[in-house]
Amino acid sequence: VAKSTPGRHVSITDVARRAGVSVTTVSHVLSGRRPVSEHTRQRVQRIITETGYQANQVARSLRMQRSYTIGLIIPDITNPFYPSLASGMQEVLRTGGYDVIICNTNADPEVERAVLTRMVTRRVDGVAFAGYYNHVREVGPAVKVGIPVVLLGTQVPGPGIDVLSTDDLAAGQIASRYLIERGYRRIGFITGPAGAGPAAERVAGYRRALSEAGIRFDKTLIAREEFSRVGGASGIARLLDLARPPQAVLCTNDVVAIGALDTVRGRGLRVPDDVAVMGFDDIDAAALISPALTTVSVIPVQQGRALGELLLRRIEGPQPEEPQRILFEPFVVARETA
Amino acid sequence: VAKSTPGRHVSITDVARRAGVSVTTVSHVLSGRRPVSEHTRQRVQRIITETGYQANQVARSLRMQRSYTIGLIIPDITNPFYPSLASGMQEVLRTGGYDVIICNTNADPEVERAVLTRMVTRRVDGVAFAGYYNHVREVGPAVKVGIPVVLLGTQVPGPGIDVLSTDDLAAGQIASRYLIERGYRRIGFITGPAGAGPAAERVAGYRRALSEAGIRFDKTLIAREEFSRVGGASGIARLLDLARPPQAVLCTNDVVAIGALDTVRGRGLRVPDDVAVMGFDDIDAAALISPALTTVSVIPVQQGRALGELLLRRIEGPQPEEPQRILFEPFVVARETA
DNA sequence: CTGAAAGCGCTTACAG
DNA sequence: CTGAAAGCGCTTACAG
Repeated sequence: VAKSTPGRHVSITDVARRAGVSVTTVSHVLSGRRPVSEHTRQRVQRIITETGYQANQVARSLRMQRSYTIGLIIPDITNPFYPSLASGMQEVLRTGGYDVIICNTNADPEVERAVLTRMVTRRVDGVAFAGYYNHVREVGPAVKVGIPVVLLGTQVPGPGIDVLSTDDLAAGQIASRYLIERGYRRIGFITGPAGAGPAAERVAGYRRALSEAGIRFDKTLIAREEFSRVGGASGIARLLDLARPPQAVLCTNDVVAIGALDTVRGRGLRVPDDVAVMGFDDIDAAALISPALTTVSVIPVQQGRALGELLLRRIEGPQPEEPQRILFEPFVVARETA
Repeated sequence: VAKSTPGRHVSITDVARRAGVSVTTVSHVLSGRRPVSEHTRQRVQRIITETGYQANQVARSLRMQRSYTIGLIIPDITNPFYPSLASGMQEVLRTGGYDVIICNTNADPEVERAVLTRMVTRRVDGVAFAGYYNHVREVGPAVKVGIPVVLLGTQVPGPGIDVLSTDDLAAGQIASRYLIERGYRRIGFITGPAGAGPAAERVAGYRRALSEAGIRFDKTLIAREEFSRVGGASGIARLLDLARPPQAVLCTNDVVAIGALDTVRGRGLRVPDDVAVMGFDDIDAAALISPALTTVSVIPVQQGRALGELLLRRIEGPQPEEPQRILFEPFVVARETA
């Protein structure tokens, strides 16, 4: 067995020469796309293992016009949702021979743009893009050259653009229904400052559940706050100070809910007896705090798998297909706070 | 402005033809490596923007024998340490033109091996590898062909292998010192089942701090448990049931500490007055639980940056250089439980 | 200031 | 059953 000097990759030509055959033949024993006589096959195989030959994927990509690479562009890899998504994605993509390049943008449109064009430069075979807003425009350069793209967290697909997101309206609705079923009728909602996006959808779902149950919507029960722990703390304070305070409050996400629990605890109130609290997202901490937070969850790994499958179909499946729209149904994780 | 049909990438040849120059010239206006007359430069530039030409990175990689890609191989992307690490890494690598391919192995040696050879197949310019054990061997295929590799969470470098990890012994030591400074002398430690690895290092640091302070090591104060919440819960139960229970207990990680707090709360004890509790890692939940967990932290983003810089030096710097060993000093994050 | 040509390492029609 | 050759899209000595 020859020891190769570091830094030197052995090429298919090296193998061919040592085996006394053409590179064509070596290529075919590798791919199995053409029958090769048993004798030469074994001979080539032996040389391959002797030399430790590993086909150069870069060359292969250039020739085959396929990089076997997917770009995943996300605002914040530190938000646990995305790593879970990525892991689901990889799980299915890896079996197809694809690897994924993850790019963090910090939700900076500048970076988003730069990273996107970089991905087309790398000739990725598909991209999943979670932008901060203005999705469709940002993704133009990829669409234009025919790279399949799926937009994350958006609901309206377009030409060359699939869409995958969690059904936030449904999330607000099932959370509210859960509370209503448990006898709460006066339910507050701590939401964010903006009038659009997931938070607004959740509020819409809440209103829908209310009207289903014949409960009148009372806008004094809506508190608009920052998406943060202190936002939650001050939001619930305002709600509890109302002449007729709510018996339960929905918080636009788990961190806000944890903030709400801070003031509840500070006031010596019991949860859920004096006031029930519920969040959205099911972050790790939701299960770890005490009392454990009741919340609504999606399964990001599952979304990742669906994402991977969609991409695979787009890349390898028969074209063209209608733009897809995948919506994920959330569900309640019942714990101790509601 | 011509609209290209989807799926068709424009190549440097297209640009050259339309500009009436050679591909050589186009290449040089792109790279700036050779002066080009202002006139033709502008002309070429115009065609480039008109056509939206983006150089094919795959072809460039093949020619330049550099993929501008780094492989990051980790056991669990869902463990928040790694995303933070990755983001620090990317931050520095991106400026050098490198992207990173993240591969999840689920700590499966089979997958680790497969993924590693896949990375060499892709001709990554460097790899960072966090294996479950048996590091050096697993990484052989990359070292053999001269790809710079840095092993994560290991302390001994080798030929062609750099090493980067947090100083777990120091972690145990500073945590213990912190407790000792606050007057605790009878300190317990809930550790894992194994006698090696980070957990064992932390215990070693604890013993060192004890002896520095002239406190005798008492092995009844060491509880061996699973690395889990229930492990923490039962570990502290045993410790508290001792004839002379500890006044403070160190837990091998934050989740174990949270488990310990479960039983402390269950017994109606006050923290830290009746018993202080301290963890390691500073997971998100540490700050979110109540009382907030005192723990020891490293800054993973910072490790990621150092990792990126090391890799960059290895790839682009003057070779060869001694195998590097980078150790990160942890620090106490003082909160409410100790 | 510019271009023709070689070559990076593969795959795959084409030919025998 | 096998091989010579073209070509994927670049960069870069070499030459003028």
